[in-house]
Amino acid sequence: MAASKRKAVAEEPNRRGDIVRAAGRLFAEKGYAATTIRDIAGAVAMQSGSPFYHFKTKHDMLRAVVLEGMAAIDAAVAQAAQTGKSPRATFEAMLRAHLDQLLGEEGRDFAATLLHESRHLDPAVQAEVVALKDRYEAMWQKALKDLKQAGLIADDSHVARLFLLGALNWTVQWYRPDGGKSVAQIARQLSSLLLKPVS
Amino acid sequence: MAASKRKAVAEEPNRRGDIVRAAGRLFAEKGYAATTIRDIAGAVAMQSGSPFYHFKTKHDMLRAVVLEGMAAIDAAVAQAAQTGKSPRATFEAMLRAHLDQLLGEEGRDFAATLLHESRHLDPAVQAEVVALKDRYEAMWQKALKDLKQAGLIADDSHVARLFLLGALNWTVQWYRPDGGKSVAQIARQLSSLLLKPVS
DNA sequence: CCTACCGATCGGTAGG
DNA sequence: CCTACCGATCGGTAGG
Repeated sequence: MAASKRKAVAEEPNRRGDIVRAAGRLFAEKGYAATTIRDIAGAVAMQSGSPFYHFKTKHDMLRAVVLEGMAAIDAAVAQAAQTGKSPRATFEAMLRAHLDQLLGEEGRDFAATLLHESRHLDPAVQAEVVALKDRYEAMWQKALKDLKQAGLIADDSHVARLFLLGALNWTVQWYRPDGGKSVAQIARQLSSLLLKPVS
Repeated sequence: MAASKRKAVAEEPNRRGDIVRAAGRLFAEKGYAATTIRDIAGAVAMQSGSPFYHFKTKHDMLRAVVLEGMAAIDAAVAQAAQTGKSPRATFEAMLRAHLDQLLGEEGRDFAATLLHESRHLDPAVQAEVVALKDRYEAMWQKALKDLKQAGLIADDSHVARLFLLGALNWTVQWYRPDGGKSVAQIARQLSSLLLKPVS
């Protein structure tokens, strides 16, 4: 029953989840290779051998963080894509959803690790991530196609998609929440940079 | 005299330069933290203690690679910015120059290390890099201003500049020389994505 | 999940 | 630039 999985959520300690979150924060901050098991253990007040009760290897922690990041972004943008609004409004909602995951408090460490540390994954896991990413990017390709059919954009090619995702993903390098701009404002600005004016 | 510095260029071995190039390639491939001194030494056929005859620390090798990357990109784009052509042609030349450094054989390892491993630099060196980057990005800001004055673009804000550089820098993640597209083609495509049609 | 530990590897150095 | 080496640290494990 679900009862054993979700009791009083606040009480039930989830040490595995704690480790994944701590690992995500440290991987995002210092990089996978420069983060030690002792860093992660210390962040969740464990001894250095204890994380291995929850994960077989350090690599498995990276895998968990990256897959969590990919799943969260995919879910957020997929939902935004289904709102059934106009192509322009849908596109803006997708931009907001993607940026919320990259820049918001819940998702940013997972996203940053996904974007910057995936090369340290084993080839097999990397293939797993690539497959998810292909599915994800296909959503954006479709959004571009819809925008073109609506006459809002001139170029819906693959390269256009890659430029768009580059502009989005690079925000991780410069966006600061205290910089006076909200994520929604950033999304709107990119939208109006790419789409024809509302006329 | 310069004679002692530049004799018969081909003969004169430059072991320090060899180390910087090898370090750049390895840092770009595996990341700074995951690259060992023994990797670098092996790549230039030295014993593991010998690189320290040329560099005091591993960190100093990273510094050399990153500053070389920054200097090369800055020089290439500065030259493209000074050709005295139309705003559109100048902008395209700058795009090409930036992408040539990121994706071409000579510069890509330095550039990739600059873009992805700078966080491992000491704060003092990081400040040095940031200062150079600010100067560099100011060139792009000016290019956007010129494009706006020429009526070729609607938004020449700071955020627009960051989106542009994001689209450019992200090419490192997906561009493959054997993919059938030249760097010049990529540059032109980004240009026509951002600027008003030639009319 | 802790205690106690291991073998391997790391950046760096002394002396030549 | 090599030889020979050092202390520190790393990921991971056995046994409880």
